[in-house]
Amino acid sequence: MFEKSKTISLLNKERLQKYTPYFKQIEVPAKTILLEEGQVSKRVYWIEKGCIRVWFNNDGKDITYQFFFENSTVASIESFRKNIPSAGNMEALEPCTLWYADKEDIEFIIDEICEEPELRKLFIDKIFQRTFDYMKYFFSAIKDPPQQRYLDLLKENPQLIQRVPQHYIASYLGITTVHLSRIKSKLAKSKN
Amino acid sequence: MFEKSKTISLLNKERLQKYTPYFKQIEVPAKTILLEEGQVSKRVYWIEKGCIRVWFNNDGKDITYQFFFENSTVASIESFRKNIPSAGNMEALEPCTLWYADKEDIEFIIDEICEEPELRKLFIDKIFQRTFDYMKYFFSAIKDPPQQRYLDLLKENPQLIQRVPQHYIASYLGITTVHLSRIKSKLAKSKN
DNA sequence: ATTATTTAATAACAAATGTTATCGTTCGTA
DNA sequence: TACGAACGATAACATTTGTTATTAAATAAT
Repeated sequence: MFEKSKTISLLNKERLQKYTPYFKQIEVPAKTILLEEGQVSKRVYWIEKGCIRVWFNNDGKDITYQFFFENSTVASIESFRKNIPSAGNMEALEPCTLWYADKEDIEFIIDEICEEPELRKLFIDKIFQRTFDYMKYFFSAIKDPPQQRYLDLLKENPQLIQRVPQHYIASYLGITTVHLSRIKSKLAKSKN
Repeated sequence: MFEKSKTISLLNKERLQKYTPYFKQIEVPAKTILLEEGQVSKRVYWIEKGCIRVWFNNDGKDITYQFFFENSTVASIESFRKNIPSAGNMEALEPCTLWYADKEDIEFIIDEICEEPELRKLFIDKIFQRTFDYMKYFFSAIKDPPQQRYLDLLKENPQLIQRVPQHYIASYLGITTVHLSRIKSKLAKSKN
């Protein structure tokens, strides 16, 4: 649903400069809801500073399914691409400096990129890579115990613990805060 | 890694006829390994008849991550796209009638499709849809208890139980055969 | 047909994880 | 500064899930 997209990194300097005018900068305080469940996503955000969490409601319980930090692009891509209500919410966990572009502009940029075989290949590769990433997450969820998944998460995002409240991490791992706390204390003990 | 691909469904009749010569038919007995961990995937298969399982080895334990039945296309796409050794195995669970095309041909076909904006859009949509599907699997794995995931799986593939040994289903759900057996008997009881 | 192999169910016990409650601590805000 | 809310650790107990072993049924191979 929400998705890290590195479209920008595909482009060379000139091309980047050509597209930057489409992006507008905004600053939002912590806890700002950037997109709410049910709304249709009309923007793609790029994080200059701060941290965003995406999550959906499952019978009253938060399920976090991704965290985003500096230099990532985030959007509710299923909603964005298919013009359907977003299943998830998008929330600033910290005060953020963001850049966003509107749907029409993004679509125009993508169309233009796809006209050039070279860039198109890179773009398609990126989409595939996205699929591979989620396959990996899925495999990990069915094969690795929570402790392993916690360690992997930390490896991917070392800053996670300092910046993200623990109950969000727990909901991402699919476990309770109590269990996560147990894992942490167990790990702390085994280190000493 | 392995992936259902509905590329074929994008094409109209003429186009389909143009591409069919690239596909060759083969028949394989049950338990045939079509691709082994470590090999680089060079083919895309389409299942006319039979059933295929894709899985990888995790410390001596099978982890099944997808089942494919009639009318689906299956390949180890990460290996295929990136020319890297496949992390997974691909195995016929039943005697199968398959059609396959080789990497060079598939790539040629995709390139040709991508030259036409109309078809390209459909192709890109399909890749995105793949991502959305795996996101869904990932969400389900972290939010739904095994019993729910079992019921969902049955709904998606009603023929699953009759055709696939239970320990493969269990490994797909990330649980033991004992636990799956308990779930089944519990469901059977609650129905009566 | 007979035998060996695979598959499925079940029981008994062990380990992992969830639930609820309590208690400090931290943090944002009045 | 003070207050309430959010956060994190921990304990006690309940539930879920895994492990190992046994048995019976189904399937494949000879």
